[in-house]
This record gives sequence, structure tokens and C-alpha cells, in this order.
Amino acid sequence: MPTINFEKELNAEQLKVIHEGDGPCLVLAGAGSGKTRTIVYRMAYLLEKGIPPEQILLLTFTNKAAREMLTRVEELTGVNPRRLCGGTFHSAANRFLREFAGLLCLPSEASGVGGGFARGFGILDEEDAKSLIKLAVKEGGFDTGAKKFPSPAIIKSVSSFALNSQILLEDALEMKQPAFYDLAEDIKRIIGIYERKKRESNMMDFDDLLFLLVKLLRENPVVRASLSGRFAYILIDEYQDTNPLQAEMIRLLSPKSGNILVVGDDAQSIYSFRGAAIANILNFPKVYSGAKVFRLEINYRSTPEILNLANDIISKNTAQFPKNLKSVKDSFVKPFMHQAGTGADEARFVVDKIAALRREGVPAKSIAVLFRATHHSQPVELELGRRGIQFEYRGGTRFFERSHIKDALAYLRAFANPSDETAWQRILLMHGGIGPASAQKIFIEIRELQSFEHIANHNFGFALGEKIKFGWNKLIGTIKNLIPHKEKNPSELIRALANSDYAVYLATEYENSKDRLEDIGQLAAFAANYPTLEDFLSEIALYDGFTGRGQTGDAIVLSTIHQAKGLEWDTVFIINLADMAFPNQRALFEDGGVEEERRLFYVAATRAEKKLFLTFPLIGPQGDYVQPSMFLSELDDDLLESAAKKYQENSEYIDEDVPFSDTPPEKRPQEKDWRKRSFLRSVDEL
DNA sequence: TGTAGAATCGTTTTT
DNA sequence: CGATTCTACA
Repeated sequence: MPTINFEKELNAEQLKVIHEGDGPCLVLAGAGSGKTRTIVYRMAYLLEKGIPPEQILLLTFTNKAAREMLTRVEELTGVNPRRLCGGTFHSAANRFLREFAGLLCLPSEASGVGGGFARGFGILDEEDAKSLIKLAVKEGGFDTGAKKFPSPAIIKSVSSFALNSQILLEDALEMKQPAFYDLAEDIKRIIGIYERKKRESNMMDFDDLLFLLVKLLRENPVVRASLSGRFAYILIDEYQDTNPLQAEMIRLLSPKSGNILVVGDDAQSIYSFRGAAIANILNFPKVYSGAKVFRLEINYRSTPEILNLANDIISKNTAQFPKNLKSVKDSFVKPFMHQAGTGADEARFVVDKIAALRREGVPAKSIAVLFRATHHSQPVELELGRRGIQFEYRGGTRFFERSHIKDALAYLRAFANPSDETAWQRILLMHGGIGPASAQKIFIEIRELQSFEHIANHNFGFALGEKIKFGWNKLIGTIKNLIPHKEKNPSELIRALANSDYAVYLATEYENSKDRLEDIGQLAAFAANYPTLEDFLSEIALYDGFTGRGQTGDAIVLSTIHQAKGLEWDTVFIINLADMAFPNQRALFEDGGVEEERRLFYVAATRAEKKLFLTFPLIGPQGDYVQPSMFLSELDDDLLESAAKKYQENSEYIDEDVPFSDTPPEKRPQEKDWRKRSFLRSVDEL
């Protein structure tokens, strides 16, 4: 094992955490203060001291972050990262439940399905969960048409919020959806049906992973002793974004030794919509008595100019730990603010600057464009595409959530578990002639059969109409093609599907079917790493790192601010800093909403190392005039540079950018036009 | 009654 | 684009 020179690699603040990090510890780490580095070196330190890797648990916000950290630990110590336990709360819970889910004691209901979950349970993603709730609403026979009735999406998000925040559904409704407060009883009944359906299908959703583990830890002392005895040290990253349910999970898992070290920055808490509670980090010293508090306040990332602006942004918030971030970098330039005409003008400014930076030799991958909501990137995407500049988009539909990938996975899921209702629903509906009503009838019969050979030869207890029969026979044809491959590697099953009627279906359904088929090829290649269907399916439900095509490694990054958390770039553009867009209009109605939006702005600004651009349009997408973001007007003007200021200071200065478009707002191309253009562009690309 | 196809709508952030 | 709603047809 190589010896590490901790004194040389770390500063005094960080070193203190490394040496004194036993027992409960709270590390308040400002943006860019080497938080990841500290965790990595702390783990290396523990391993050097002789702690077996199996006894260290690392919990992070994304699986990608965990992998990166474990890789760095490996580079430092030579310890195989597979021996360390690391991942998100959800993936850790998943791992533990694979061992113990059978011991759950769940109430047995009318259906007679009681007890626990079988070990090979599947995982529903958000969309699956919503469609299952949709079926539950139907089954419950609610009067959804007469008056306003909550959509499956609303039912899911409210109940999820209640569970993650550990509050009553009624309270969650009052906070999030007061219009449906009166329907609390109906919603509870729907959730009840949904719970039953999940158990009948042996499926868990994301929330179940956390909640059922917590339930098991609370109720079963043997399981709790086994799991909490397993780890001598627990380290948690991004603690400011944990929610009460996760906090409870940690409390129940925490080892007797009390060695639990959490790292976070209350100024970067941006997930309250998911139940994240700053109270977790604020109350840590109370929950874990004798907790030591450390502070990391030296910022290694940004220039003083950027940091001054960031500090000014966050100083407008009241609910926070006082902090004093110091920059150690040399002075450079002030952040630049740019006012544009339309979104297209704004995009042109951004792309002009990007092109100039590229000419100066700045690598593409050290430039990022950040925005509040996914669709805000449209104009910049268009402009980059027009100029032939490569970019990598973060935050669109995830690979595993693309509809054709989900189609393929539905077949795999049905093979892995013939009573998987959402999977069958999906498979049945993509066959012409079969609609929601017949799909349900068919599913009720075939769910009992449990074997694909039986399903393929099944005679229905009711008459199939001509059209339905046609669709069903097609489906049977596909399944028969797949049966010979089902015992093999999941990759083969996917390839077989790509060579079946499904390819014909894709071709008739989508213009870009070739590309979608290629995606399925990618999926097959990816699946080759997994020996069994079950391994493969459970892993990908929680996997976040795989985006399929378009990973060039050297491209401009377009990303939502949420997805940019923890990352850094030489140059950062924060676009669309306009009223109603950022801060997001809807966030303003929530308690503490403005402060959370401001933290989001803070996170965005602190991603930049050397150059930071803040841009906004004056003309909205409908051709209406929009105000700049309140976050811009509240800033100390001295901290910013702008074209207008440069002009004032130096009359020689010529602004090469056109701040206003010369087309009057009324004559602007209508929204529909640019939608079409964006569609054409994406077809061109393929 | 159930389905297909057309028209219309909208979009915060995510494990 | 995707999700949802409306409309015409079997």
C-alpha cells in the first residue's frame, strides 16, 4: 500500500477532520472547499489505520459521485473499491433489502398477500409508479370526471413528500396541494390499492426502498443489529439534502461506536421539494450528542471576484449558518452581466462567447451553460447546433427512461416476473387493437399463469374481438421468439427483441426508429455485464451514469443547475435570469421558496472557476417583455461588469454584441415555428 | 363500449 | 417531444 503524505496533500482545516473524525462529526464545508477531497482522504486514512474496507459505508447523493470517490480512494490506497460499500441512500437500501426483505411484516389484505417481499423484487421508476397509480384510481372507481380530481402525478408526489418528510398525508396536502385537501380519504384509499398492487407484482418504488428498510430496522432488532454492526464508520456526503426519512435510516444504522461523519453546506440545500430538510444538518449536533463541528472555509475553486458575488448572493438569505468563505486564487475579472433582446439573441451572445473562448484555446469540456429548468436550454441548443458546436446535454430524459428503452425493459421485466403489472400493461398497449380496457382484462387472466409457455398457448375465458386477436397474436409471436433466449444473459434477450416484430413497431411508430434501435443495441451491450435478468433490472433502476450515445468527452456541457451540483468549470454561463423563470414562479408560493431559489443561484455561481456570465432576455417566448430576475437587481452593482459599464468607462469601447433584436416583438416567429425547427434539427442529427 | 387518430396542451428541480 | 383530451368510427 502506498504511503500517503496527508500533511502535504491537505490544509490544516481538512487535516483536522482526518485526524479527529471519530465519533459523530459534522463538517460544514463551503462551496469549493475540498469537501470531496476530505472525505476521500478520511477514508484512505481509516484504511491505512487498518480498518477493513467492508466496515466502511459511504453514502452520497448520486451513484456517480460514489464511484468517483471510491476510485480516488483506490488510487490512493490500492484497496479494491468493490470491497467498500458506497452509493446513494436508495442503492444502499436496495442492497440491504435484497438480504432481508423476506422478513418484512406487512399487513395481509383482502387479496391475501401478506408478509414480506420476495428477494427478487423489482423496482418501479417514477413513470411506472404513476401508471400503476392510474390503474389503482380506475380500480377504486373514483369519480374522476365530475369535479377536480388529482392526477396520478399529484397523488404520487404528495404521498411521496409525506413519506419522505415523515408527516401525515393531510399535512402534506395542506402544504403542497391545498385544493385537494378534502380528498385526503380518497387519496389514502388509492395509495392503499397501489400498495397492494405493488406487493402483488413484487415491485417496490423508490420510496419503498427507504421506507421499508426503515420499517424493518425499527421492528426487527435482529436485522438492525446485523446491519448496524456491519459498519464501523459511516460517511455521508451532501448531508444538507437528506430528508427526515433518510436521517432516520442513518440513525437506525449508526454503529455503536458512533462513528458517523456527515459533510454538507446548508447554503447549497436545493432539494426541499423532495423533502430535504435543512433541519437535518442544523439539528445534527442535537441528535448526536457530543458531535464535533468542523468548518472548511477556504475556497480553492473560484477567483475572489466570483466568490465576492457568490457571498453577496447568499447574504440575502436569513436562515443559515454564518460563514466566511475565503478565496486563495489570484484576482481575475468580474462576473459579466449581459442583457439580450430575445432568447435567441441571448443564445447568440452565449455561443459567440463560447466560440471566442474556444479560439483562445479553452477546452470545450471546461465550459458549461446552466439553467433553472430543462426547457430553458432550447435556444442555446439551437444556436450551438446551427454553428456545429458539439455539446453534451445533462438533464433531459435519462437513457433508461426513454420510451423505447422502457419498452425493451418491459419485456425483460415480464420475463423476470410474469405478474409485473406495469410491464404487461406497457407490452399489451403497444400492440394495435389492444387498448387500456382489453389490456386489463387480458392481464387479469395471464397473471395467474406464471409461465410464458402457458401464456403463449392460453385460451381466454372471453371472446377476443378481431382487432384484439390480431394484436395478441403478434405479441405471442414476439414472445415465442424470445422464449429460447430467456435463460441466457439479458443481453441476448434484448438482441432477440431487436430482431423481432418490435423493430417493425418502432419503424412504424417513430421517424427516428433507426436511432432508437441503436439505443437498444447500446442497452444490449450494457446488459452484457450482468449474468442474470434480476441483477440487471435492479441495478439499472437506480443507475444514473449512463446516457447512451453522444458521450464525446470533450464537449460544452448544458445542464440544469440541480444536475451541476458538485461539479466545476473554467467558464460558466447562467442563462435566462428572468422574472418568472428564475426564481421559478411556482417556487415563490412555497414556504422558504425564494431562499431555496437563491441557494440554487448560489450553487450555479460557485461552479465557476475563472469566468462567470449572467445573462437574461428582455423579451419572453411569447414576444412579451419580461423583467430581469430579482436576484440580479438585489446584487451589489460594483461586483459586476457589463457592456453598458464598459461603455461608460471608455468611450472607445465598442460592443460587438447586439443587445436588442431589430424585429419588433409582434413579428417574432411563433412558438410553434421553433418547435418545428428543433424537431428538424434533431432529425438532421440522426 | 373501446379504440385510433387528431388536436391541444404544457414543462422545476430527481433518487 | 410526451401526455392528455377530444372526436369519429367499429
